[in-house]
Amino acid sequence: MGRSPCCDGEAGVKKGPWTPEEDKLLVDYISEKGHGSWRRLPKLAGLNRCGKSCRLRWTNYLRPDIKRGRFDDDEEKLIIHLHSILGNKWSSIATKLPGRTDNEIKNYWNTHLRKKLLGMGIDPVTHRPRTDLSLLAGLPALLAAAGSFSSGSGAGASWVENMNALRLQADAAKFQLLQGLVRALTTNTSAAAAPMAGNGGGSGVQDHLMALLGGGGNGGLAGGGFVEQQMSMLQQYDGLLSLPALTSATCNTNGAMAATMPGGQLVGGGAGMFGGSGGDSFGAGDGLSSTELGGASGSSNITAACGTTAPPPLVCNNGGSGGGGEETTPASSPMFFDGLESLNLDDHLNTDGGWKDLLEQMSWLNSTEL
DNA sequence: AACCGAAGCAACCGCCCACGA
DNA sequence: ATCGTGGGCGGTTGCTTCGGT
Repeated sequence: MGRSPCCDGEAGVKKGPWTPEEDKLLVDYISEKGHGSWRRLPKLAGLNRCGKSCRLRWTNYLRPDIKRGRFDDDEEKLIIHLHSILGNKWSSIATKLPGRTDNEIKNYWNTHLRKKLLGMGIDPVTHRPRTDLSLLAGLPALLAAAGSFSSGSGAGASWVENMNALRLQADAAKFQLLQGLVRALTTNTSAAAAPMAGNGGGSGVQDHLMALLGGGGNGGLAGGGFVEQQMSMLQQYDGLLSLPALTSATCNTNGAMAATMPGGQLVGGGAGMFGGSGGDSFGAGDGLSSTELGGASGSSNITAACGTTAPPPLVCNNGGSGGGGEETTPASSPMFFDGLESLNLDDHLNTDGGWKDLLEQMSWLNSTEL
């Protein structure tokens, strides 16, 4: 049972922003006598505030050793590093950043660093590549919209425009997954590279990828299976992106269309499609039910009128000369695999900030017209 | 110039823990 | 062992500022 708030029963105690006069009273009193008992301080200092408010104001704002202004790069890095170790232990983190308060660090994290990590495809809670697909929340609606157009209720913009929007969003989603994948590869280079050392074959990123894929904990990611999940998701997206070319010529005039997954399943937009966490929703071989098409709009009338393009199964390439390797380049998944090749991932591994550089170069994936 | 939404941040709230009586 | 108090913590709120339209 928690104790009652310190200000309970203190009728008339002021709340809200502090005035310069109040600040001066507080600073003058503490400078002269120290804070002593925070509960008694307000009365002694002539403040109509509760002790807790005084303590907060002092520790977070008025303390003379407080360092104000923007966080520099070193501080940012340190916060991110400490957060990856300590989590939301802001006070503990603050002890490593002289002059910074826990509140300031917490605010900075929530307003800047968190978004920064998210933008880099890193989960700010786990500090690992994102595995959630929340960014796909709009896909069901887009699919539903496409369905409504196909059923004739969407006067106005053409269904082609809607589907292009859908595809662009799918690209964005894919881009996030790629970021996560590359992050996994590059940040685990040392772990991933070790098993490959001396194998004589290719030592490139695809070997790292294979080490991770096949690693199952041996040199792979701590969480195991992450990359497998990612690759499985990518396969699913490759299927989604293998929609027929979005020109009116390729579809029949009533606007009906279909999105077909490997194996011929229709791509649906129901709540269950992208729900759940990670692999359960995207395990290899998972079918996406056509019954989920349309989602909330109900009668989305997406039909298989445009033909299908099912990418071949993902196989892998040991990349080199000796290997007897498998091939990592499904022919009909150019967005992903051609992208990886053209970026020459090896050049970016083991270099300072290499993965950041890489992600920047990969940005074209998010803007390339299909 | 006015409006509006997003972002930033100071301050508050409620809970928990340590400690002494 | 129990209770009351002081202090600290993380999460949340709401006001202010900023930028876009």
